[in-house]
Amino acid sequence: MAKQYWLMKTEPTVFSIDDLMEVKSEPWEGIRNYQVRNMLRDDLKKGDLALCYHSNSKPSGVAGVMEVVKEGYPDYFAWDKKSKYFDIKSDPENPRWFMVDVKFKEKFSRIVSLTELKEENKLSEMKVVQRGCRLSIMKIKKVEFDHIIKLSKKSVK
DNA sequence: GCCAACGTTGGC
DNA sequence: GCCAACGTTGGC
Repeated sequence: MAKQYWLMKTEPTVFSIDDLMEVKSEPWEGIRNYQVRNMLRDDLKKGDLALCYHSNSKPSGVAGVMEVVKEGYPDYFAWDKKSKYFDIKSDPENPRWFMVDVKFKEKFSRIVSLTELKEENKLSEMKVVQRGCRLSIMKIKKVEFDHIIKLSKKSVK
């Protein structure tokens, strides 16, 4: 199957591209949204590439690239009473939440900010630039992915 | 820290 | 199954 491309949001105060660089790979835990859950469970495939997007940040924007190294499996943090992601309604027999593992690929030499993304006509269809989008993982097109990589290499004006 | 937008919950 | 209340997200 052809490689797919994603954009995954994270709050850098919780987990950033730098943290990922240090640990090399990491379970992408704590997703508690059904639409995103379905993508994690069914759509993200090993070898897919994902942009790491820093939200609630200064500035918010794309910080680097990650690769999916383990496909959807149950989010066991939901069964851990001590975890902030504990969910009493998730039953180990019939898990409600899923996650994938991602691996560090690349940290951009600069953040490609949301403002910048919005200025690009080619990226106007991407959900992340549309207002009120609260999906923390979204599928993007190869051309969009490539375009953002290109932007990241461009020096800032 | 504010607040708009959106998702989820729960009473009916 | 509707919808108001509430919680969360995330840009600013």
